Amino acid sequence: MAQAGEGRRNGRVTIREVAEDAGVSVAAVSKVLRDAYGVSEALRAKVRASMDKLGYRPLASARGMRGQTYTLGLVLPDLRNPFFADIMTGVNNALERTQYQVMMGISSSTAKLETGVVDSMIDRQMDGIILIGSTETRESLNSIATKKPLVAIGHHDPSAETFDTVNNNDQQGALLVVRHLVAAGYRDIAMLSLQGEPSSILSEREMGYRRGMIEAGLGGAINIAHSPQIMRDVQFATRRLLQGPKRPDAIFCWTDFIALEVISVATELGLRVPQDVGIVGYDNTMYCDFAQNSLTSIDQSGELLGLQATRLVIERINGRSDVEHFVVPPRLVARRSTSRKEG
Amino acid sequence: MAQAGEGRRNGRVTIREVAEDAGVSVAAVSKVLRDAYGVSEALRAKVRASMDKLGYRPLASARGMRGQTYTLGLVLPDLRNPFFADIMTGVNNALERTQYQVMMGISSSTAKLETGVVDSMIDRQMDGIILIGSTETRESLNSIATKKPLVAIGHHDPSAETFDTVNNNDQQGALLVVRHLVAAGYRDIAMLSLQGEPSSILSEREMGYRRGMIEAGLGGAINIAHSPQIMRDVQFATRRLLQGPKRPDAIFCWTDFIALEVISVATELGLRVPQDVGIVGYDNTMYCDFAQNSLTSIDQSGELLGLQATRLVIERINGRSDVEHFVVPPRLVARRSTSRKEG
DNA sequence: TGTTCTACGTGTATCGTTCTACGTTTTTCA
DNA sequence: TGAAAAACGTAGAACGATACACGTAGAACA
Repeated sequence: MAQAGEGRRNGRVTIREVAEDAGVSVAAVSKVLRDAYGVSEALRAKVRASMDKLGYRPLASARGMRGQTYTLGLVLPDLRNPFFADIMTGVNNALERTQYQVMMGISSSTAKLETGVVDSMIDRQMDGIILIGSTETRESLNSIATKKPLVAIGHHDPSAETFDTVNNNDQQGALLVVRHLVAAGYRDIAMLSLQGEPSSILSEREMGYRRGMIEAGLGGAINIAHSPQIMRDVQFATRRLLQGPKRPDAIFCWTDFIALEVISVATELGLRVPQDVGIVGYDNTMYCDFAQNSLTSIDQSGELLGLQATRLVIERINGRSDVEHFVVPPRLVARRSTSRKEG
Repeated sequence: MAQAGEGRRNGRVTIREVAEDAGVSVAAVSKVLRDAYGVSEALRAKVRASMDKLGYRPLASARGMRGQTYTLGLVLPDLRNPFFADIMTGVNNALERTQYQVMMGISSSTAKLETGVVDSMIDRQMDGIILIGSTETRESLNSIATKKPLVAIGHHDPSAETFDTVNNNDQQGALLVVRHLVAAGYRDIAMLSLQGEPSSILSEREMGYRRGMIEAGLGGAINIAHSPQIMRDVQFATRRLLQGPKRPDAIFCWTDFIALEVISVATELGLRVPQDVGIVGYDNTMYCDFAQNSLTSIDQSGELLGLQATRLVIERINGRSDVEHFVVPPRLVARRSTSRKEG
């Protein structure tokens, strides 16, 4: 085992060869590479020319031994949710003109895997880490933050001191949903939330839902069902809701693709979607727009979240140590799945 | 710029400290780490105990300097397509009991970005690279393969010598689609393919479509439209097809979410989906199952593809040099979007 | 004319691991 | 019993880049 392929490393140009070709010292080349102080424009040009000529590319492992690797780690909980693609677009935009590259890992929503992925990113000397939808405890996040600059997207902890957070206001988002549903004439509004690791964005959304219901004088109808992200379980939970003794006339789902599954189950049960039951999702992913779904949802500007998180983590790498908590306001996008008028 | 955060690297336990704690040489610890030849069970146990006690974790950068990093690079063209989640599941399963970790990068279907991501993975000393849906030229792939063990998923090149491929039989998949549609009574079957970088899986699917049409005596009705992956363009192309002089009665789309968009446009144009126009996708992603979509699609066992690709790349890392081309048969999953009977 | 700055470059120790080369002990076998 | 072979363990040189400590030349100042 573990034998590197023969001669695979061959042909790699080193900083030493560049230095020789350019007729300067190794240190000078390194300085050019890092835009460090102490190189004249002439020398820089000479070195650049040699690098281009020889096709030199710095080896991240070697850089990592003493300095940075110019790599950012991005941890996603799940590859199925297209919302993360929006975040990724923002991250890529933010990285456009920098030396940094992103590497992604998936934590699959399992706490054990999440720490595994994060540890693995620390081992691989990522200069900074962006965690999406983390379910880690505060101590755990603090511990990560002592090792690497850390920014959490989709994790509410406004009193966190050691890492930044980037969020939409989930509580307000849920509130908007309830207000919208009430305005559309729905009363028995249930919420379908995620079962599993406790997540702060979900508890915020649940809180917003409760507040909205109470605000509308529907405190007695509060009904939160929980289901894991597995389709079979979602179907089961949905049937339970829709076939139970007191059928809700609207269901607010914690994310879009769960809502799509709920629409599916409702349809199969012979319920018409806006009329018999209204459905709302969260994240406003591209699937909401399809005519067959036409799903009302909350837009939380994933691209902006990704952009901001990237900005923050790079700022931290460059030395910022005071905390920043960025919050974007959510926006409700109404579609047919909650419009009783024209259905 | 570029100053590592102060004291961040602190607290990292090195192999030297483990050796000291266990009372053995540094090299002995390294051998334990790599399961290398020449350590007794007693010594191994002693070292393992010290590693656990001190919380030692090997630093990938340092390993990469001389040996492997135990990291695999996975390049995806796009985060929006949930099909890749299936592949990823297979990859993760294959990696379960190994030392390897995966890092993902996105190439966003832009050739320039793709080489960028791959180069960046080579710079970061990935031990092997899995490329999904690559649009690189053969020379380009050969060049990558000289540097790192390489496996391509979703790229047909049965005569490639330097890298392995893992595919479903796309031509047969498309053939199955046409046969299914013909059997269901459709005749004017159009295909909606992807515009942009030439991709071998798409040309295979187009070929299969052509063959199927000719086989059914419908060679005169062959009609392949092309559109980029941007929703606006897909809508435009679809309208063109459905509002043109000779409206097709079925559309075969190169991937599921394009098919969903086509269903959406057709619905908005007042066409009923299985009756007026039949729609078929490819990949059999979870969205196909939703009642509101109920999309007929081709299952290409993404999980199996991921599993095999991972197996192959690890074999290559361990020294295999003869080529292997793995092909899985596609399977058609019929749903309502092509069933004219019960519409 | 000397002294002090500053800008520009260089030499080299160093990061944490792997791996080669080489001893020493234990086992095997004639 | 002795010699060869196998097993075990160690020392120390790499790997490629960074960054510290240090020279040197020219400019600025008195």
